[in-house]
Amino acid sequence: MSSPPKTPLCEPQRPSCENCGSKAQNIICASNPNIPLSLEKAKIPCHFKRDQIIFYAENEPLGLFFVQSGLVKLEKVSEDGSAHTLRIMGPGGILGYRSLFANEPYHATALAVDDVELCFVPKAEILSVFKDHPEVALRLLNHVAKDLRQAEERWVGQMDKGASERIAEALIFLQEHFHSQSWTRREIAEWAGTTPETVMRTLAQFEKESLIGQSGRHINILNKTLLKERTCF
Amino acid sequence: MSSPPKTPLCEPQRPSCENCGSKAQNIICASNPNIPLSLEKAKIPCHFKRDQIIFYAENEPLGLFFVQSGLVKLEKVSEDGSAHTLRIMGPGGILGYRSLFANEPYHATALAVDDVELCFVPKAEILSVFKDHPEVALRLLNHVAKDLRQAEERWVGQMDKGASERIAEALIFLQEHFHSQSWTRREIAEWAGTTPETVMRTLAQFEKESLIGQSGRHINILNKTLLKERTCF
DNA sequence: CTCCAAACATGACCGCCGTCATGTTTCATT
DNA sequence: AATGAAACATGACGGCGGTCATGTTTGGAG
Repeated sequence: MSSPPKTPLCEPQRPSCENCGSKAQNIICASNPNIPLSLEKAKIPCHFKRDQIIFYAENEPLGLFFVQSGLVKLEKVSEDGSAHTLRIMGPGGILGYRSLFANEPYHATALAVDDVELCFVPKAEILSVFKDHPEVALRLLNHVAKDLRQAEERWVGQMDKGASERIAEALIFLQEHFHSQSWTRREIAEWAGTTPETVMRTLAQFEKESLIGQSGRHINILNKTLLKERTCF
Repeated sequence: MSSPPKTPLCEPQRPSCENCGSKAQNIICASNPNIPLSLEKAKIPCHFKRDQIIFYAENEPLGLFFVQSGLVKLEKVSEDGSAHTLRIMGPGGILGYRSLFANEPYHATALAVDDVELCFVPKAEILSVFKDHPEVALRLLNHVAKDLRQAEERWVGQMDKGASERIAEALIFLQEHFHSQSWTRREIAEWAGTTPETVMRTLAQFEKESLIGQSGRHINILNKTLLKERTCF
């Protein structure tokens, strides 16, 4: 029973993404060269700064977001207030598809990790793409099926592994996939399913073992192989 | 690095499911009345007894299973040996779709909860259905997107809630959805993400509070409302 | 009915890690 | 450079629940 949130609408900017397919090809546009053309006129560019909300959990999806630049994370806060990062999308990624295709309200909140440029495409346009290009549905089915595996694997991983192992995996994952971003202790904790305090203690331990180096707030992975093999104590 | 498992093949029985669509309509056959006819000749009926393996994690999917009767569960055992029940399918459900559509090996093991009748349809037949009936892909996309929400919700639920709350939810879920089955303490634990011992202690506590009744091995929910509101201590 | 393995049940122990409290460092802003 | 808030860091404490050990009950097979 949370208070009804207000959807922050994309304020339309100058339509500056006429050739957006060229910078970061997303899964839908990549399916058929005609699709980018048909979506072109329907696209609404919008951008968000760090920590701004793109959509709130519980609201109805009105369309699909295409990530042009920056990082977006989907997070779910449980009843006791702790936040969990479910997925992170970068350039070329899409956002809001699960709810749209399940025909359900959003079940998580999307927010900008850093400065983000998106393009919003209304639901009706997406559905017309399905009509004209049936193969798109199969590509998306493939994509969501992979999401489901990742979710189930992280789920059982977080249930059984110790905190230090989860943190080691988080460090490696975030560095390999989203290297550009500098992550806070809290963000690492929300990805690894633990608390900032435990992250810090574990980082100190990893540094003592020369697995990582910490210079100020920056974390440097020194021995990825050993870090990967690190099992929980 | 587990030893390479051997796929138990469906031993073909007499083809006794000519009108299987009538008993439990699955999501694919329900999409279009012509589909059951086209799948009819490709179907291979097979059945399994309690605890028999339908497929093993790591193996490649060769097609899709349609559940005719009985219950099937998907379980994933983590490195430390503990098992987690990811999903349960009953009559009308389908099995093996995530891996097939993601084009990945199975990441979990499927086994019969009780005696189960299935129909196996080879991958090629399924793909030809997609060609003839593009709307099927959208239905499946909808289905997998809902699976993804359920996985992510159980995931964060199991991370943050106390054991007793998770067990209360497990009791309600298993009773509401799969009422016929009598679940063991271990099965409840594997659904709730805990151990049989904790399940038993918690059940004893619930009984003391008159939320449930235990007669022998059978569990009777006496006050579902109170049980649902039960939060972790 | 007899038997036996599996499931059920309960108690003791204890370690991981979440919580709280307190202090320090970093860094953006002016 | 001064300032203040947010992030970083560290210690103490304690409880939830996992693990192990031991004993009891159940229910199916012969």
